[in-house]
Amino acid sequence: MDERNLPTTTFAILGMLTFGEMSGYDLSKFVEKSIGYFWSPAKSQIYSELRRLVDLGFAVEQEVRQEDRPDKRVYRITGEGEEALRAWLHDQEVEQESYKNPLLLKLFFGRLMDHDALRAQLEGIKGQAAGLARELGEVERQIKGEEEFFYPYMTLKAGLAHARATARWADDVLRHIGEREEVSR
Amino acid sequence: MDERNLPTTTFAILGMLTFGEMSGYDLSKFVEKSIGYFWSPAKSQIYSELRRLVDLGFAVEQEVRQEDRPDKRVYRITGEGEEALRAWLHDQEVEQESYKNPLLLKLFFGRLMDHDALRAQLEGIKGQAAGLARELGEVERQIKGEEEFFYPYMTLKAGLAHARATARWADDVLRHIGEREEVSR
DNA sequence: GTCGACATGTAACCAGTTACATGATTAA
DNA sequence: TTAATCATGTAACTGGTTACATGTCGAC
Repeated sequence: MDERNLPTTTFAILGMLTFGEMSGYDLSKFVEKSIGYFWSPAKSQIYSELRRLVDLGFAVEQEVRQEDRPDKRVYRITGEGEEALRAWLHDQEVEQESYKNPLLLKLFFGRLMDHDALRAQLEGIKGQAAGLARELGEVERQIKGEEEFFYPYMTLKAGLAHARATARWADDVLRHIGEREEVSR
Repeated sequence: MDERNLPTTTFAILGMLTFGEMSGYDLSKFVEKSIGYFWSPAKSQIYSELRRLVDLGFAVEQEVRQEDRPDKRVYRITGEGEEALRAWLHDQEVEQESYKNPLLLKLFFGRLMDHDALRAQLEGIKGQAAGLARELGEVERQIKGEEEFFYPYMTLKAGLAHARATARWADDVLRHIGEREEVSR
């Protein structure tokens, strides 16, 4: 693997390490409450990426003995690693975003579905989106205005905007379907 | 591969075939102007999925000789195929959606970026989102109110909602960044 | 003693992408 | 003759997921 052509997840891990030394376990937790909304590597992938970072000289590993908990290995980003990260951040050729939504796919074929099943799926989407919006709203209250979290907050805003848009949209669709049923009745 | 555990793309192709007989090439075009926003298989995958559908008995293949164009193979969904599709549509256990946005990832680490580079990336997002919103808006004018396109229209609305939300969000972030610069100046 | 949090990995798999390959027909 | 559209695939690869495996420590 060419140093200039690494998967995005490599840089995601590297970037998280700029917030401080972390173990694979720490990173896994960190992902959930930070970049998880738009980038969520599997646990096993985090561990293998960490090995890669060490191989590349982008991070150093250190074993930490603990008495109250199992031992762990923490990783610290190196100068070389930071350089690589900055180069990636400034590269204009970004991997393009990907969005896959099997529920929209089902809705597209909605004419083949029972209205009840369809409505249930839409209620599901709506509930999930509303739940996510609530969660993110809570995080927002914690980090809004904190200068050190300015950029993370900007990405949180994206998540909130999408979650709210999704919830509103699902409502809209449910209303449209309801109106159609009235007409055909 | 178990019949009850096929990849979503298999059903995506199957679903498109409910709109009429199509060749791999037709499907490829169809995807672009329909489900492409939330499900976009590669061309090569479409062809291999078609083979799978035939193997499973979910579609039948027919060679069509053409004089003005290269010959082609068109595919028609079978009764068995429609049954499998309906079963999938009504299954409550949906594969969950996936969203990957490397640009949000970069923004999360924005404190390591030059403001100009960051602004350029955000302008890029904004431009793309606005462009998509315009495109989808045009399609909307064509299918809005057409009863046969009701469900596709509902999914289009989702695309529009997200594209608009993204454009607004990008503007918001650019404004926030601008304000911060004023303060620190 | 058992549950939950902490902690680190391996192995197998495959969906999906990218690059490559080929060729017909039409229109500019 | 060049480009665009139509048309169908193969081969190689890999990023990422899922399931499995193993264990420590503290609290209840």
